[in-house]
Amino acid sequence: MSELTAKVDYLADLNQAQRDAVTCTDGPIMVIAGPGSGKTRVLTYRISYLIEQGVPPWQILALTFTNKAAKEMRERIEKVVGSRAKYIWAGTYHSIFAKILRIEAAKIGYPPNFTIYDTDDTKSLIGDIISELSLDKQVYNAGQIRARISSAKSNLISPKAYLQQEELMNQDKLNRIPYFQTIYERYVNRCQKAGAMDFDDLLYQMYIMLYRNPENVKEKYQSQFRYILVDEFQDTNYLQYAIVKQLIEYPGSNKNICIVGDDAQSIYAFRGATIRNIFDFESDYPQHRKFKLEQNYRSTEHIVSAANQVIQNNRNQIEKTLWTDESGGNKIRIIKAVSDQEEGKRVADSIVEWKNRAGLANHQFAILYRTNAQSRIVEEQLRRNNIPYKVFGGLSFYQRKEIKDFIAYLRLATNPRDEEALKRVINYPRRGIGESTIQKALEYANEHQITLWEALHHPELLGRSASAVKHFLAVIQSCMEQASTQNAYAAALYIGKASGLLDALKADRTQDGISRLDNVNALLDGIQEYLENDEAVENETGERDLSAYLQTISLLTDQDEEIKNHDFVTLMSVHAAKGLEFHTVFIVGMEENLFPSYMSMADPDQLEEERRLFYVAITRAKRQLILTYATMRYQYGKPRFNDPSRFLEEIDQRHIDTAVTLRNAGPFADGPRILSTIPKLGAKKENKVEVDPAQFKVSPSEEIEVGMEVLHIKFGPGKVLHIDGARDNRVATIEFHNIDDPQRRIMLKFSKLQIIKR
DNA sequence: AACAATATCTTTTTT
DNA sequence: AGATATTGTT
Repeated sequence: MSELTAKVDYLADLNQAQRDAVTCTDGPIMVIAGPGSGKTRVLTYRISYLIEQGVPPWQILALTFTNKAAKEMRERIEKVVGSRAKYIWAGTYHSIFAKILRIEAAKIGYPPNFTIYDTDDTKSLIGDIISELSLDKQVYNAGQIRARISSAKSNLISPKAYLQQEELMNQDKLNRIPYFQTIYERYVNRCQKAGAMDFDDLLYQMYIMLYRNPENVKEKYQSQFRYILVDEFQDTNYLQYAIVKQLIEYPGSNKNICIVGDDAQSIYAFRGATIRNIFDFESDYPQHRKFKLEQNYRSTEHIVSAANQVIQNNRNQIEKTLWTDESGGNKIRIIKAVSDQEEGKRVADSIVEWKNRAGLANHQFAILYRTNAQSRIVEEQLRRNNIPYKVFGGLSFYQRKEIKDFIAYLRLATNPRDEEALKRVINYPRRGIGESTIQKALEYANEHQITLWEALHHPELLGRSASAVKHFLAVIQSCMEQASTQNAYAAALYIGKASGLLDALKADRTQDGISRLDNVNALLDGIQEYLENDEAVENETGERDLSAYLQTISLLTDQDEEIKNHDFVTLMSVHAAKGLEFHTVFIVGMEENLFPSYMSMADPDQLEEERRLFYVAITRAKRQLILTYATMRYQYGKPRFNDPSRFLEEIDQRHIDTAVTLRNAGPFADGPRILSTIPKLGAKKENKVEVDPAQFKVSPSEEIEVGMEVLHIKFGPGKVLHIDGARDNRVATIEFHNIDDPQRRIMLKFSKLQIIKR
């Protein structure tokens, strides 16, 4: 097939608006793309088109929100233009800028292998600074201080500039945190000294570098990136847009920038994203051309209309209406449950039902929730029904303690100035280096303006633990040598052994200990895979060493996870679901104070963001949408009663399957409650067993012993596995033969059991 | 210094 | 409920 026919082919694939957005290559362009309107298709075809028009791929910069989005885009472009696609610069803001900053590190006084501090590192460092300043840490909450520093950086306010902003300084006084600026300044210093950047620095330092423009580095990148595309523009913050502007604005520039976004899907205002960027773009580039993609190819009419109705309740929005020509389809179902547990059960039952009746596969279902904490209960119920599932988000692999410990060693071996990594592992595994020693060394380091690592080399201040410290330093020293001479895997393996970390894990034979060791081994496997992956990032000299490996993982997202086995039900937060689609979507926890979140209820703007979030959730569904809520749910370990979400009322009844809703006792009606609207198929074990009360004779609880066969009035026959506690507090673990989750713990004092066989 | 017991906080969402 | 921080005990 000639290049020409290929081109004709894919352009024919597009509707008019999409085609215009693809072929209008020069000058500033804005594409407003509703959910399911073929946005990704436009982006990939546009880049393919540019390359076919003769633009060298390395002159194209495509900024996306996740690495996965970038990777998928690249793969789809590759199908059109072949291997040239490898050379386009596509990635997240953070990863692209990290890459550039490493190349240019020398120009801004950072080592090329600088460490990237994650949120935990940042918080722990701020916590240290707060106690060094002897401030009350109830008042100076490390998490809140972190957020405030982050927002200062995102608005390009340096510690020095902050000092001059009277309004901010006054705010701090009013909020009783007058020393905020001092903390901020110290924090920036310490990061610099540790050779570390936090997430915001990757943007902030990039901006500052372009602004100060050492050795004309700005012109270098301006002339390289002739075509810039920004995906999810509604979720960019002030700083991100400011950087893009620096890259695009210079005398004689064509301003070939294409932004793609949807104000209705802006869901990251809480971390500084602002839809004002969209309006600013319009006034910054008055000559821009605007295309609206309003035809939805994803969902049926009921779903699209419901989404439109919901979003109409927001005042701030760009006028547009999503439409579809997929008429009809299933109506939306609303399920009411008495408790969070029952809610999960109903979801699981529905999935079983539809798998049997409609032949759907696991991967066609998604269960979405507002907060990650909600996954636990749903998981329980899915497990009970043997439905395979996968939870995305929450505690990711890289946030597990054992993984962070290991990675801290790896970080230390490539950058011993990394204070957070050093503190994390200096006494893990235990080597008798305690709190007081670290404290002394930290004080010394701050006093003499040196790093913690250097301070530890002064044996006179160490006292009792001097020899332990000396040994530790020697171990790290040898790790550093390995890291600079060996490949990533060999170095990591050496470090795991030399540090004693692997031995410590192996020694722990508990169930948790074994799984921790498995995780660390999985990490080692991951490093091996990294060596074999030909698309992997390499360091400046083209090697796959530890420092290059650490670069690749520090900016991974949960959503970047490779999916191998495909057939499972997806569980994730609504935020994480952005950009995805599923045949059937459950949105659980549709309750006031949860969705919308109680944190947003007081502020109309935040409430609108919650509504946009709901809009995103609805539009993930292709064919079927089920909304569920519970009258009672456990929050903070306490039962809470919430009303059904106000968002439910915003959907017109004609899109709602009232047959289900009525049988369900309805979201707003009172009436007899029917626990299951969906009849159970086949013989399914219930958690109740028929026992004839007339035949039942209670045995005295003190006679019950391990190994006996007993009968329970509700759970039926079972075997006593073991008994803890004594006398009145005896608790038996009994395996019942005829119920769903057979192992139960029963307080013998209260239970009624009949001994069948002693 | 190490470990166990107790108190406190968290949950909004994430690069 | 569960994780983490703090305090107390050996």
